[in-house]
Amino acid sequence: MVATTPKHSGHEHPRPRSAAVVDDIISQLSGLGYRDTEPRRLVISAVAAQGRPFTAEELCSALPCVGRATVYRGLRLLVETDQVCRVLLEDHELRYQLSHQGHHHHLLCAVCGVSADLEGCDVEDMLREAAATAGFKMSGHWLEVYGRCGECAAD
Amino acid sequence: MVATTPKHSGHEHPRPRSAAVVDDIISQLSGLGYRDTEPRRLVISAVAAQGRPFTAEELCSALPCVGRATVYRGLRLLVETDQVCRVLLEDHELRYQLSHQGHHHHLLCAVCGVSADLEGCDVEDMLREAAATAGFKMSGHWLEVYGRCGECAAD
DNA sequence: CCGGCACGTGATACCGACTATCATTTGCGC
DNA sequence: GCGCAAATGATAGTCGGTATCACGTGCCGG
Repeated sequence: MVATTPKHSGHEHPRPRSAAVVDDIISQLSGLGYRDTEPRRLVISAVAAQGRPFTAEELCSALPCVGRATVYRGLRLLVETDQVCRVLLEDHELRYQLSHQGHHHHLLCAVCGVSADLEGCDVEDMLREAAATAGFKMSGHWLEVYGRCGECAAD
Repeated sequence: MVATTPKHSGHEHPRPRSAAVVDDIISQLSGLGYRDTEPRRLVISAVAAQGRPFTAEELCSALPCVGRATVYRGLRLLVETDQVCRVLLEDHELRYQLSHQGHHHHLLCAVCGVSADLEGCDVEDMLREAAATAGFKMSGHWLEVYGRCGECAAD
């Protein structure tokens, strides 16, 4: 359980990172015509506070003061606007996490649940080519990689 | 004896592939201690009759004479014994199809729903290496490729 | 600064996919 | 055949998520 914090450039933030994240997302949503509401801020704040991929239900119980429907709606909005991305566990459980923007894949630790982004791996072209040999025109793909993170592998 | 195969012609044909598939799977299950039952054969037969990835519900309605629970149980058994594999569509719908044994990935047509196996594409090593650079020890992965099959791409 | 209204919220009912329960049936080893 | 455990199937329940709708509120025009 630990760290593996994504390498956002953020150093010296006067305020807790989460607050900056909330403001940032809220302003992006405003630009798209969505209102700045208290429950929405609470949802975003809770999302930002999660240390690893989380489920919608976890978010609900982390936000007892926000209605279930609102949590689900907020989460869906964040996914639609690419602020949050979906993560699929090995047992097909669907989880979420703050998106680090852009297309990428996840490395998921089966033990502690932490996730990391897979870097230096461009499967895209390879897949497109392999698809072409089967007569397919590739339009997208879904990839999750499962394993153990450094700490859990040591045990 | 045998039968249970919907045959209408008066003379012998080489047995429909599906019948052979059913017998094959039933015998594998027998080897594992599972009984050869009529509903189970019906489920396997229906699975083999599907031309493309199908949902559990589709299977249920294709088998009105078999209880829902039995269909689900049969399907789960087939997945557990690797006779059937899961396919995840782009919209996260879970489907199934006869497994072509061994680890492989699917190419799925977004238009007609047909699936093909991705060949000549060994992402495994590449992923393991990329995972290692993030300090992860890879144990598995999930990959689905979406696009359009030759026919649908032509339209 | 205020009024209004459309967007947003939340309690609840609903839904669809799947599982648990349990009385009954059935495969199959003896 | 016999008997019993496995399997079945009707049904009820669970779980994650969505639709509904009366009410609240952000925010724009004035």
